[in-house]
Amino acid sequence: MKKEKRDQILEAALELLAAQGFRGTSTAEIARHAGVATGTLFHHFKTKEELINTLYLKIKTNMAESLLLPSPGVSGMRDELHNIWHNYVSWALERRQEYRFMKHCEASPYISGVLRKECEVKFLPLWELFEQAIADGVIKELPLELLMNMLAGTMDGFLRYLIAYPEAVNDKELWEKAYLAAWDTIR
Amino acid sequence: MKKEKRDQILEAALELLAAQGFRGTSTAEIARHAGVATGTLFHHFKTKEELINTLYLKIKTNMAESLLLPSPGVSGMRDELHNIWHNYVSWALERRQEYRFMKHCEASPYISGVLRKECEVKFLPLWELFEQAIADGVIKELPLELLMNMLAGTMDGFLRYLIAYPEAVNDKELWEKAYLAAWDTIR
DNA sequence: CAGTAGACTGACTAAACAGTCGGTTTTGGA
DNA sequence: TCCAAAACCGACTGTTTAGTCAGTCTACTG
Repeated sequence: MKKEKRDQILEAALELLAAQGFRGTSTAEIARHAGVATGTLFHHFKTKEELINTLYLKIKTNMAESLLLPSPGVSGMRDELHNIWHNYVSWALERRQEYRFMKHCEASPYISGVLRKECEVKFLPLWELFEQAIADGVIKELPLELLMNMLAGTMDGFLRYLIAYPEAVNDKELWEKAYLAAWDTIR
Repeated sequence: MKKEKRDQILEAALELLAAQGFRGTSTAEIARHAGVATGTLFHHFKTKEELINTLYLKIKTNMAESLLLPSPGVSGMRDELHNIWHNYVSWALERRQEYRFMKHCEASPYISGVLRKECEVKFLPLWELFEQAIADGVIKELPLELLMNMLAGTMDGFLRYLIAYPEAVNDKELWEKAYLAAWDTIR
């Protein structure tokens, strides 16, 4: 019963902000949805921006952890990247609210540049993996960030498709084919 | 001097909405920026939504035209897709405000579902081209929409990179390599 | 039990918002 | 030159917003 209200606020905020966007959701609505007075919301978070940034940090951290979760029996660059691809797509499908929320964050002035920079660190192992892959000649010799952006683009494209055609979510053969297409992009 | 004010409003609206988002830009600010009274804005556009939808239609139409612009000496599926890829990236770079505006539209409730559907027609030739390409075995045998989404993802990834590293915009060799990577995704 | 620090409350405020309206100016045809 | 219609104006309205504050409740300490 200690930090219950604070968590309720974060939960309600995620739900509403993911669905309606940042500017489309009022603090009053979040408080009401959390079963809490507006004063309580502003007791735990000085401003709406602080609330959103708190969520951003929490979700980004969770995403990085899920993304880099090792899988037993994975060896070699190709498997490693397959694992990461699988982890990301699974994470986005299991946590759609979080995925939607992060999409809202991408271009939002609510997320401070400082926080964005701070979060980059969490993906350092990913960067190192890519650097190694280029050095080994396993993937194309293109700027690291370009490869990352294009790969992220294919993943988001696949996710957009899965969300539009939910019956495809369990089609493991399609997953494999989509991964191979993404792999072709960078290898 | 006929429709000057209306155009000024559309111009100012594009500039501000692209930069600040839909909810972050007030009608009063748009009117002020256009050098026009708020009453004038609402004389030309019944609501803020109508203004945004008018812009959406205008820009989407222009984008489709640019995208499908034929290039002399283009023959074969590979060249055709190369041309489209080049057209899209060039369009987005030359019309960054329009590109940003369209990104805001993607998940916005301001754009009516009806209008979205109406605009799909403009991209019919693109769909037919892809269908033909699959039938000819030139590109992977995957659902059309999946291929489109993944290809669009690589393009947006490339654009994100170019916007982050503007010095790369004129590196034609990089453009070619990026295109080949995108082509590898679907072929 | 008394004292107190932090959690919690909701009515309130000042600013910002989309949209209105009564009136003025501009335009173009007769 | 006159007239009607359309363009234009900006002060105004009712609503919604993030954030405040004076005070109440709760849980723990000595």
